[in-house]
Amino acid sequence: MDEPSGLRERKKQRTHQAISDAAIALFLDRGFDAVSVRDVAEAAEVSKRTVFKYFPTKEDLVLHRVADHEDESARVVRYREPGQSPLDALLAHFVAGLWNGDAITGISDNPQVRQVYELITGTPALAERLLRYAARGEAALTTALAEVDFDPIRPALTAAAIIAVQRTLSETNQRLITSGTRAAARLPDAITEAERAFALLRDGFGSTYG
Amino acid sequence: MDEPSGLRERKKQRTHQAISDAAIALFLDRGFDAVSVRDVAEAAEVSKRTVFKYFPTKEDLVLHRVADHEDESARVVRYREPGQSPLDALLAHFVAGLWNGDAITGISDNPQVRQVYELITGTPALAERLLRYAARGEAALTTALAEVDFDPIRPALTAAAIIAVQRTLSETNQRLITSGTRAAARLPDAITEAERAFALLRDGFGSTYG
DNA sequence: AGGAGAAGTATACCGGGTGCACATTTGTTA
DNA sequence: TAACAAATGTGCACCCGGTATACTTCTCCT
Repeated sequence: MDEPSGLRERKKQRTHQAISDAAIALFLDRGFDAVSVRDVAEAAEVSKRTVFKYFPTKEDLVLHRVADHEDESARVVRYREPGQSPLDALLAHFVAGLWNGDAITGISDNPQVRQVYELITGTPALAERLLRYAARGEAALTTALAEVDFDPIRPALTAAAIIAVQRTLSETNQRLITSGTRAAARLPDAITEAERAFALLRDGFGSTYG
Repeated sequence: MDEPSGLRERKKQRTHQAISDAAIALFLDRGFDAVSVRDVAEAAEVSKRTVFKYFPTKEDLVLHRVADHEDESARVVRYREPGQSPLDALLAHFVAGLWNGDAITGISDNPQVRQVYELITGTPALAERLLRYAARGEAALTTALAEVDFDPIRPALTAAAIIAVQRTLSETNQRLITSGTRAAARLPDAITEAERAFALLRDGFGSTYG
């Protein structure tokens, strides 16, 4: 579905890419707040107006890729193997993400990915926006869970807890990677922690705190 | 600790209050985005520069009160009755909040409180900022839990799940109140749901989703 | 070849937020 | 009581993110 390309489409995609690349490069070099949209426009050889035609806000220059994954958890639940439970499907998907170094698991060694992640978590405006996207993902997961559980509130409670736990796992991984741990060295513990976290969701936090 | 008042302090507090009151009144009347800081300054008979001396951002004109409660969950855990578990203490505190119509439980009938709540949830910029404050509250709760559980990650996971569940309960209450349900009529169900939610935290989501 | 419509530009504007220099007020000390 | 230092408030100019408008340039289609 991404190949109806006439010249116009190709140019658009190239401009989109050029603006995004210029922006990321500048942000990584000088920091998000120290770069103005005017700087990005000049670096991409485009007018400021055009930048805002491709990206609705300055934050989206960084977050537009991440935003695509916002309903990933919902899809994992909806299209899980028959007979597999939602929690098992989500755990399996998260562990697979760890093996692949997916950005959302916070464990990628890839310098580009790692730097962007640090840029986001180190910039309040970006971190805030990311939470908004996460909220949309949570709503989508709530909907997916509500398809198999007609309780009026349990799907929402469960989705909130799941998203929160996934975020915490990701933050923990990212903190360690940022402070120097290699992804390969982190992987075994990360998997163990993910399994423990989902076990807590399944069996409750009561054994320690209840 | 709030009474070292010379004239200077008293004037400051009065100005602070005047700006805040003028801002809330204007926001409730016309909407957050339709009121400029200049409008607030004029209504409070102060210069725009002074508004920003008292409130770092426009959003803080609304959120400064809410922000005070950011570490409430942490305090509840830290100063709970001897022998009481963290989850029980938090549930008891939440239920007490429901009875009192505390704003954070989302169940207040008080028009002022309700309108401000709706203003926040209905304004993306405000809702986003609120999430930032919630993140700080979550960090505080993590610290409090880590004082009784030396596991490297369980406190963070638990805190995240608890905050997420509380937020969901609050949102559910607020949605119903906004759509016309009276607080008194909502109270019994709200209490039941809170108890069920904390039971899920204690015993796990596995019985339905695991 | 030529026209409809998309993409891009220049310019001016608005509102949030800051830096700076100056005026006013308050607390203190002589 | 006079006078000075510090705190507080003001006015102004400025930067930046974001939008509206009117205009030019390009691509596509017939």
